[in-house]
Amino acid sequence: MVVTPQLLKTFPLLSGLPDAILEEVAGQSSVRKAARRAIVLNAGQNEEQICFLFEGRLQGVDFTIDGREVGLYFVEPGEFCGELCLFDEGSQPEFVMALTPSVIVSVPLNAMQALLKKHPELFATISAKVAGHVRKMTFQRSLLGLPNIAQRVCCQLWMLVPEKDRDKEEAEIRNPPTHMEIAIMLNISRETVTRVFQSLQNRQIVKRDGTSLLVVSKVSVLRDYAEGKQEL
Amino acid sequence: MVVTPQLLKTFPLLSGLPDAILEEVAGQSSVRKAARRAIVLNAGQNEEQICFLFEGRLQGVDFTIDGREVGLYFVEPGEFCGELCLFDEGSQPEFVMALTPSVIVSVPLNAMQALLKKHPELFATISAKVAGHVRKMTFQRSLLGLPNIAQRVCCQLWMLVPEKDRDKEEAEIRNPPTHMEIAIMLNISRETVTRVFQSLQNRQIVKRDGTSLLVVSKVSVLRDYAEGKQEL
DNA sequence: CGTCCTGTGTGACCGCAATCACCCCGCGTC
DNA sequence: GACGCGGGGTGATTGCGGTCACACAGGACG
Repeated sequence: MVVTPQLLKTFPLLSGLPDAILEEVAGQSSVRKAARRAIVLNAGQNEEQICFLFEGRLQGVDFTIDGREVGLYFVEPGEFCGELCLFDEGSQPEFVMALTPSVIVSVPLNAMQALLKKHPELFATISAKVAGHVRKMTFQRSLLGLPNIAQRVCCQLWMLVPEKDRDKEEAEIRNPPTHMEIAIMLNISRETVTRVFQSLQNRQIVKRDGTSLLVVSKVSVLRDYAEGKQEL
Repeated sequence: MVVTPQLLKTFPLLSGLPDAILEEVAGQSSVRKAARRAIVLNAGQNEEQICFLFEGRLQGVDFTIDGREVGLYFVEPGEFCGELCLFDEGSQPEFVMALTPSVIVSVPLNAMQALLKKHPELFATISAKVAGHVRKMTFQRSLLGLPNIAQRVCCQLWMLVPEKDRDKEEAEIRNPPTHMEIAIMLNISRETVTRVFQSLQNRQIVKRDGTSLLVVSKVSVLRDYAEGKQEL
C-alpha cells in the first residue's frame, strides 16, 4: 500500500503543507497495518521513525521488570508518536502497541528532519506536542497518587469525556478503552475497574451502549466523584 | 545579590558561551535563596523563567486533588528546570520545591529565547534535556507498576548509585534524599521506606554514615533486589 | 546550653484491593 | 452452526501496606 499526499493531508500536523512537499514526504514514507496487540514501536531501540495513526488506536506501554504491563498514554487517529528521536539520539523509551487493528503511516527520521529544515514552523508544533506530553504524564502521575481507587477510575473516565461536553448534563465517549486498558494506566486490576464501572452503572451515572459507546448520564456527578467531592 | 558571568559559567549548559553573552544574560537574571520547602516554581502559572540551581536540592512535586504530595524528579546543583515554557506557551505543570536551603539563578524566558536565537546549538541541548526528562518519567512510571514494595525502593536506591560505581563492590551515595522524599516518588508511606531501609541495613547491604552519606556495601546485591532476582 | 523541629525507627491494628476461580455473552472464524 | 477468544461480571479469601501513635536522636536556632 502506497502513501499518497492525500493520505498525509489527513494528519493535522501535515495538512498545511504544499502538495509538492507532501509528494516528497509520501515517496519516502510507508503504510502498514498492525494487528491487535502488535508492537508498532519497540522500547530500547532507535526506531528513527515518526508514526502517524490513520485508523485504530495505539497505547504507549512499558513493562516492569517482572513483566507487568504499564499503560502510559493513548494515541488516537490523526495523532503521531515516536517524536522523541527528533530531540535527541536516544532510543525509544516505551513500546507503542496497537489496541485494535490499526493503520500506521511511518515517516523516516531523516525525511522528517529534512522536512523540518524546510518548514521550521512545524518544529514549534512538535515541540508543543512534546511539552503537552510532559504535562499529560505529570497529570497521569498525579492520578496514581490518589489512594481512593474509585476516584482514580473516575478521574480517568473524566479525562475521556470530550471537553465540549463537560458542561452538559449528558455526554458520550466513543470507543472507550477496555477495562484492562484503563487498569494498566492506573496500576489497578481489571476486576477493580469492572467493579467501579458496576457501581457507576448501578447509580445510573454511566451506561453502556454496546461496546463502542459509553454514555455518561450525569456528567456533573462524575466530575464530583473525580474531584473527590462525592464518594462512590 | 547580583548575577555574574562567573556564576553563570558554573552551569554546564552555559559554560561554553562567550563572556560578552554571559555578561548580557547576567544583567537580565537574578539570584534568590529559597528556604527549605519554599516553592521555586508554581504549578498552573506561566512562570516564564528557567531556573538554574547553584546550591541545594530541588524536587518537582505535584499534589493530588486530596492534597497528597507526589514526587516527580530531583534537581541537583548545576541542573536547570522550568524549561517547558520554551516549548509551548502553557503553564508550569508541576511545583518545584526546595528540599534544602537553596540558591537559584533565574533567567527570564525572553532573555533565554534571545540567547537561543544567537546560539541555536543550545536549543539542541535543551531539547535533549526534555527528551531525557520524558525518558526518566517513563522509567519512574514503571517503578510505580512494581507490586513488590521493597523492590520499588531498591530500584529507586539503585538509581541513586553513581553510574561509575555500579560495577564496584561498594559505593557511596552523597546526600541521599530523606525517607519522605523517596516515599512520595514511589506512592508508599514514609514508614514503609524506613522498614525497607531497616531490612537492608540488617542484612548489611547498606549502612548510614551520618545524614549526608549512605554507603552501599554490596552493590551487586542491591542490583539483584532492584531487578527482582532476589527478594528482601 | 536549652528548646524545638525534623528525620528515623518501631509496634499494633485493620481494611482494601489483589488474586484466584469461575461464569456468561458477543463476535469472529472455520 | 460450532468453537474459540476476548471482554465484562461476580464471589471469596487473604495478606500487605497504610495509618496512627509514639519514642529517640541529632542538628539548628535563640
